[in-house]
Amino acid sequence: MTISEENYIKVIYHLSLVSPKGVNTNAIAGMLDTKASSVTDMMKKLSDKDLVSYQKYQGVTLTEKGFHSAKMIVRKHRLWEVFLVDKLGFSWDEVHEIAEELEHIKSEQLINKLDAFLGFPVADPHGDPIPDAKGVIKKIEKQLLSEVEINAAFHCVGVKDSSTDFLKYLDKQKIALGSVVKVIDKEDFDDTLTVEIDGKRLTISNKIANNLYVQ
Amino acid sequence: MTISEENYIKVIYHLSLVSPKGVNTNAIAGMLDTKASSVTDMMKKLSDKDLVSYQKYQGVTLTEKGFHSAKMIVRKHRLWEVFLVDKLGFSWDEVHEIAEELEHIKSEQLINKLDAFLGFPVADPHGDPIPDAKGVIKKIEKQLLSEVEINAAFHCVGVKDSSTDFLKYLDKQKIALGSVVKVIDKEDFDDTLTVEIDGKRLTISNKIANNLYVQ
DNA sequence: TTTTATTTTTAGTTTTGTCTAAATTTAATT
DNA sequence: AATTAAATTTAGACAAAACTAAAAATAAAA
Repeated sequence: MTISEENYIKVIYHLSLVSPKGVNTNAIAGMLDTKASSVTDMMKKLSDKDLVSYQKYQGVTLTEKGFHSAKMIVRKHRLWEVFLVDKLGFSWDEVHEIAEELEHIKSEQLINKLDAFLGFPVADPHGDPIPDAKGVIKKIEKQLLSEVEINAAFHCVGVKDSSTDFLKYLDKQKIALGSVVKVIDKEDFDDTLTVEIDGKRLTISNKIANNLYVQ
Repeated sequence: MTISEENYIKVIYHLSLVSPKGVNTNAIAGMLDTKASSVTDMMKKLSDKDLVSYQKYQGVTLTEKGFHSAKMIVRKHRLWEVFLVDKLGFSWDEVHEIAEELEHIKSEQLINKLDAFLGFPVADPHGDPIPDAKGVIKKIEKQLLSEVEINAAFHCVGVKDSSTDFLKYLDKQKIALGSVVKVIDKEDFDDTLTVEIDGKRLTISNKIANNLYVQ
């Protein structure tokens, strides 16, 4: 598989999670910052390689083979993210771009040794699950902070929105994976929360609480 | 720079160390397993980018800019090799191929953080020097084992030939970087050496001794 | 149910990096 | 110095992955 093919497979995988019945051409083009016509071309190629099943005008789905490939790419991406944050000291808003490159390094032995070196992590720095060597994804039980009961203690396990702005906000407020969070009070009018994070009081908007996963 | 361009620059760098007056087309083609005509095409492009200076039929040399780029690629290659051996537990004959891919990952911040994580190593697992962030290469004082005096203790710091066969031989004999070596006796007829390596007696041919650097 | 709008596909180009085969230049030999 | 051999370059072509513009199919609206 070429890097380009891998990128298409990965994007189809992510879009499939939202629309499992078939991913449309334009959505893929949007994610890859390319044109719909280019997507059509590539779908023919991936279809010939039995990585996607594709019928004109009907959208694409991953085949069993394509699905497995996708999970291996996601596995690599997320393991490298863990490496970058845990071992090299990057902050979580900096790692995505670099991992986009590292995920295309070919050696299976490399990725399995990296996995062991990192202690077989089950989630990346954003809290997203890491498929194991066989492609099995351990489901992570998590709730949005906006939905948990008051006065119960949780710890932060991930983010829904991983945009740079949001991650930077979290950094600024010293909220990280593992931080202990307790909702002290909820404002009825606009759902603003008063929370205690690692012992510190903080007021956060519903929009923030709606993008933070806790467990 | 594309991956292909980087590979050309790297090869020209290595060949320049042997023939500093100008590297010829065929030699480059040989190293990259491509055709001379492809090399000519690429030389035009690299010349336009001011990475090499090139005159038809006269061979190429790296410009200042190309030389610096080459050292940065070599730096990345060798740092990744250290990572693979020291942190992931690969043996030194397995790392070259993987490092060939990793050396093309773009982020400068990544490579500097990796450097720090590894403790600013000055040599890779084969004993070859690692350029620092500015491109400065610390010269490693070393002699071939075939040329050292008898009964003096050295330690193994590198290999001249890093072919798989040779590296596997060293692995088998448990000779690694850092091993303590003392020449006990030298046979006048064929220069076969009797050596003591980490306390163990061993007989090695002149060909072996001629490919092993000590300090 | 037509008509209009949107989405998707086809057809024809472009760029990058490669190739083959022929032409040219440089080097080696007689 | 002329001829042969080797190395190098040009010319033209190709595959991959993208593009533009036009055509076709599907979805939405009147």
